[in-house]
Amino acid sequence: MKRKPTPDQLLLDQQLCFALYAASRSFTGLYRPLLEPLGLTYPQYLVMLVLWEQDGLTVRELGQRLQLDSGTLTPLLKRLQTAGLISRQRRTEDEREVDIRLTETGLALREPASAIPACIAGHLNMSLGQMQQLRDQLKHLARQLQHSTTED
Amino acid sequence: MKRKPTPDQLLLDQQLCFALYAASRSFTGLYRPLLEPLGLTYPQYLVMLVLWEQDGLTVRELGQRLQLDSGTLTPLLKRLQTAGLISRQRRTEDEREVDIRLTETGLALREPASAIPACIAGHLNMSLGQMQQLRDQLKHLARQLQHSTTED
DNA sequence: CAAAATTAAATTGTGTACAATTCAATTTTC
DNA sequence: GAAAATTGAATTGTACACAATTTAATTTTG
Repeated sequence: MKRKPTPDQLLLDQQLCFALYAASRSFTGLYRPLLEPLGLTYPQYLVMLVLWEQDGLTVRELGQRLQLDSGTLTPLLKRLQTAGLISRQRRTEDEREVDIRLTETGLALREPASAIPACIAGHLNMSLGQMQQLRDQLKHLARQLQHSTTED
Repeated sequence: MKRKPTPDQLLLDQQLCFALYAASRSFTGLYRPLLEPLGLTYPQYLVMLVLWEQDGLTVRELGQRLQLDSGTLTPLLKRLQTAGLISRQRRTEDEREVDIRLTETGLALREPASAIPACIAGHLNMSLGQMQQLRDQLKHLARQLQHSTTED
């Protein structure tokens, strides 16, 4: 008595989502040794990228940018505060909102961080054009998924 | 006194890794409501995919297939065992290894799960060819990253 | 063949993710 | 303008990830 074989659609190697999931984790693994000297994890680095770009956002605004909720951000931001990289301050205009600002130390970290992207690119056997094309495909996919997930 | 603007390479929207990270999380979010009726999380579903394909693997073999270590798998597998979907048994040939096998319930779950891939595909505004192409690009990228990360 | 090295899981500890709830501060509505 | 609804963070609880350590079992080596 033979078991039915797995239908093709259920084979692991067929799964787009697993390819994404595995690639994403491998990629953050490549960042890990580069971020470790800066004392940052990858999600913390993402928060710093946003703040280096635009300082003084609320937790909500950071969350919109990174697609993360307060359950993830609040403890992460507390760690960045403990590390002396940011300050957290209730806004006087609206006391519900918490203003996240870079400290001098946090701002200064942008300098050593600026070497990271080139270092990463050097490890990918891809042209800049290929990277951009793949990135834009993924951004498009993520937008599709946002809609699909939010709606029904 | 104006601050230096962020160099392009540090802009969030330029980051390939963030595009990957965001797309991956959005994608598992699309699976969540489909897996919930089966009582599975996305990583648990991946373990089940592997076992439906080839039953009776060790924790190490599962880990190789999914790129996850025992620190992640051991508790996850315990939960699958508690749910009655798998059994965990030390191998007699080598008592260090733990054999993971589907229960009847676990095997039977493949039936309702088989509807999921088509349902997911329906939510992506992409042709099958586009999905395959993107998936293969990501697999290629992950291989590159594996090498980069393992070596130096 | 016994000590040393290696291997496979499990454990420990830290840091995300995310659903669900709570709490306080604002808005809306009657 | 006070009760009701909404909003923004924080909190709680569950489940990954992953580095580092531990433990037990097997291999390797002198």
